Amino acid sequence: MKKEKLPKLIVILGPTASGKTELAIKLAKKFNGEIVSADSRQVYREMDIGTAKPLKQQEAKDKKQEYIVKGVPHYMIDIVNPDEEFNVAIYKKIAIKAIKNIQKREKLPFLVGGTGLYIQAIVDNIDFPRVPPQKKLRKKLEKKTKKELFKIYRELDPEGAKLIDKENKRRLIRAIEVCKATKKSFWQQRKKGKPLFDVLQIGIKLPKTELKKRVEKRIDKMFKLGLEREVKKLIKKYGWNIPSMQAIDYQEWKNYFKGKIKLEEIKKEIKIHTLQFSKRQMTWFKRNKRIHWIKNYQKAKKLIKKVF
RNA sequence: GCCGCGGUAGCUCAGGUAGUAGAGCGCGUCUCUGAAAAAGACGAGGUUUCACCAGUGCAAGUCUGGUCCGCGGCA
Repeated sequence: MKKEKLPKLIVILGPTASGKTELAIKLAKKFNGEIVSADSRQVYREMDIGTAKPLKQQEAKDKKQEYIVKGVPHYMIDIVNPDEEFNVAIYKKIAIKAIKNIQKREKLPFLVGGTGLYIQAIVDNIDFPRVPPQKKLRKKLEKKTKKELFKIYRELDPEGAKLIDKENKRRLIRAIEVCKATKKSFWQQRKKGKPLFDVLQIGIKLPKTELKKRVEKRIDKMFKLGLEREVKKLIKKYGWNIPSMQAIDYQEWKNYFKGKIKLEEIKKEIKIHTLQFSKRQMTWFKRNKRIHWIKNYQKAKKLIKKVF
């Protein structure tokens, strides 16, 4: 059995505020690597404080627009405007290009982030049905009830209808969208491609109490750095009706600017949302049995040396 | 000191005419294929228990009396 050798890729993942960025930079320096971010929010320009972007070395006034942190180049950060459409499929396409580019230059790519779906899209080479979101259709379907949507979907894809989450409108709508555009079953089009890379997945695991401390510290810092100012600027420019503003650290301010709640309550709310989010992330990661869970840099270093 | 209101799930509170305690939030578990920091599902919590004590009822968060605590007003 002759299988061709795939180029190597190291994934660093973990819940929010677990210290991925710091760890990844250290490892990248050690192994002559470059970083590809796997974060669904850091792709947006102008959203810096709330998404906890790593601090750039210098303002990108030069034409190359490189995002360099402590000497390590980062990709997939600041690549679209907050009001531009962005999603997994777009992410996958650009990120793979970035990874291949790093490999071409004989450097080791590190895929670093907490967006499980984005990471999986790369690692498992998920083959998304080539059906871009159709706004008009979605708007029309959104007006219907869950029951009505389910009926429509069952007509189009009886097999998938048995398995889909009937209560989730968003999923039903996408399933219908794909069926209508392709004239085929949505469920049967959910495919993984052949792996593109030889992947080592490393996860950072922290005790719950410590993660909580880190989350709280990070949020306090965001407030000090001027999160309020950043949010104000964004809503003035774009308003609330863009997907990127649904992110934690941003969505919570809606009531504040309406004068409904106090600053301290926003902070409390953000902390709760962030902690809840980190748990959802762990739920996602937990079922991925290929992740090697580690506690610190030394362990990660050893692991990389051993496996590659 | 007097008057009024309140003391029910971790928190905020619902609980006509008494009949074996509910909601929202939080918490826990999970799902996830072009919005994923999104969208959704399920579940555990009230020391035999509704601040405490006594009483009337077959039966009392639910009625009566008292005690203790909190809040507001008068003094």
